[in-house]
Amino acid sequence: MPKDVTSEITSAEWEVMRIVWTLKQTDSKTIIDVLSDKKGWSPSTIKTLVSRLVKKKILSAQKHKSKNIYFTNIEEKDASNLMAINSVENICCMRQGAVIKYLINHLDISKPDIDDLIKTLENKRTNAKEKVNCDCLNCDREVLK
Amino acid sequence: MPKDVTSEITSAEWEVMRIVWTLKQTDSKTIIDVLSDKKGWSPSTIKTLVSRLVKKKILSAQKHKSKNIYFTNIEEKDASNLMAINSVENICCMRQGAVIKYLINHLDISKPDIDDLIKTLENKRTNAKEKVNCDCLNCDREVLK
DNA sequence: TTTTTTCGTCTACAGTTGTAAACTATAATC
DNA sequence: GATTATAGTTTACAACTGTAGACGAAAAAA
Repeated sequence: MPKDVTSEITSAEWEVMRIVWTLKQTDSKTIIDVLSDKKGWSPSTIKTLVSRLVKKKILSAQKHKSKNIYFTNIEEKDASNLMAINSVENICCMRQGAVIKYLINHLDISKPDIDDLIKTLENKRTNAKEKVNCDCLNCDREVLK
Repeated sequence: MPKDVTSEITSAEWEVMRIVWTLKQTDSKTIIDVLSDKKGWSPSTIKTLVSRLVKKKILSAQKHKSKNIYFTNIEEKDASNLMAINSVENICCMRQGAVIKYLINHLDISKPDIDDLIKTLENKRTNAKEKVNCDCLNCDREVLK
């Protein structure tokens, strides 16, 4: 897992990333076409987003006779995982199980994926504690006199 | 589930919220003590965070002879769930199963919670599709000629 | 080759966030 | 009552974000 560059990807920039991830590599025209259509953003806005991603080294640009081809330096899989875990890290450890349950209940998951998740859980179960040691500030009542 | 106010809670503010959630209600001295210790933030910084949360109506302040008692207007459970789902929403639907798997593997979950998750999944399995219909931009190759 | 289109770069600007000092009003202590 | 401590309010300020116009160079079209 690479260093966490996801926290530098803003929510608008994420939209650009998804296009580049899908296409592996692309030019700005394509990105602008897709996003101005889907998001209603102006070409200028999209150009800014792309160039910020390049500046942050999340995208790379290769010049082909004055036009750029963009490709990504971070895998979608890695970015997605890090993104998710970052957001959950703020949450009190003792709630995290419940949060995952909420996600399961509210996201569309395919049957093969469900089977895989069950297997993963059964596996994890073997060494799981009865109660998680929560060292979150939230649970560390000591501090709070 | 209340309207999504979590997107207005910044990551620094979240720390304040966790304290108020734990204590149900508290005064600024307590918040300042805990966070200046745990986070090394200056009292001023913490006061700013608290007052921004009040301005955003995420916390309420009740004056008791010139001092405030703060309490929260949104439940931790709701905030946590929304927080998590928001962050996952950016991710291509077809990846979401994998992301949950990643979370399961990387978070500490208690045995009872694991059992509960397995049960939840088995339940969800009944009506699960073989393949999720992904209408994410990412998967909607049509658009991308 | 002149004109037009395209695309990358630069500049802009308001709102948010992290970070915190300064000021003020009130409460507690001497 | 005067002094000191405490806590709420105001102001500050740079970096980051969303949003986008303007400018300039190169490519394509006329």
